[in-house]
Amino acid sequence: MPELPEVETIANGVHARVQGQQIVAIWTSGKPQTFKSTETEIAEALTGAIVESVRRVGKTIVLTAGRGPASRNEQKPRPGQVEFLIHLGMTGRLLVSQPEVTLPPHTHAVLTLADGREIRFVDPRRFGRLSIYKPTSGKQGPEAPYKGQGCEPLTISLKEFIALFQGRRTPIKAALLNQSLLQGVGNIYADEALFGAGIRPQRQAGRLTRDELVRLRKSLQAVLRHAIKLGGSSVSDYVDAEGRRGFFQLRHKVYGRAGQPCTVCGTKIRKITLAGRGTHFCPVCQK
DNA sequence: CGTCCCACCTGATTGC
DNA sequence: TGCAATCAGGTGGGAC
Repeated sequence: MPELPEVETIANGVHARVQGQQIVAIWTSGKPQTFKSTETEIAEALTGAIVESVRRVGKTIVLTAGRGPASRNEQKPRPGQVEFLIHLGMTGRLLVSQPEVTLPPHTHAVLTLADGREIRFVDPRRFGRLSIYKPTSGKQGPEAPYKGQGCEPLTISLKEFIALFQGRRTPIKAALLNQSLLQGVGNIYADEALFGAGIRPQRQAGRLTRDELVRLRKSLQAVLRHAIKLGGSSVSDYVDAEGRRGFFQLRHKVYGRAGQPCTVCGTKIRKITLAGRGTHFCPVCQK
């Protein structure tokens, strides 16, 4: 479901609402594949800890929790500090709710906070994953599971961006979706970015000109920033931490608009399958 | 290693 | 109306 702008919106929303709160209790559903760490490990790591921050890395939400006073150097992990990693998959939600609000179906984890509110992880399709990472565990500690992956699309330099696609024979759309190249770009924003840059999704990534890659990076960053500003895209049931829908779906130029006129030239938007995903483009504006 | 394709799930929508 | 087929914002593993 959620791509970079939706995950960013949720992480920021949860951060603003729960930072500094102590987690006093945890409940989990027991649906095995939802949990990459054992439920016992999750409960032990988080019970009694204080939420220090909630942020986005790629499409993963990283909730950092600690015991004792916050460190002066925020960069360095302290002993006892843990990271709760939440990947929302296609249909995952992370909600901050009052306890009296009815628990939605398909709730798989509930973190009860000291003031009574609850952080709830809800995921009908169960493609989402929850895990614990301990930055200080082991001698060196393994690299965090969300690191060593692709670059952040919002901060990548032009030089790095161009280098990503060198020599790749795969279609540019598939390359944009590849999380080991760029993390956070999903199906909606790949299509929208390619439309903005005037590039057909089928084009071989390695054969794009420097000029086209300049436009693509610009277009991708503009689309992501705009979407974050509007709280993400609510295509079916996406909502933020407070249950509010986003508004960027109203600005989609191609995604979900098959058969409708292109906003620039009026040609019918076409839909094909590429890299196993529904892919939308304007056959005239995109070369 | 790069790339392709399917499996993993439930629910909403489409089509017969 | 009813039921089956199709599709959905993502990823990870196996095959080639």
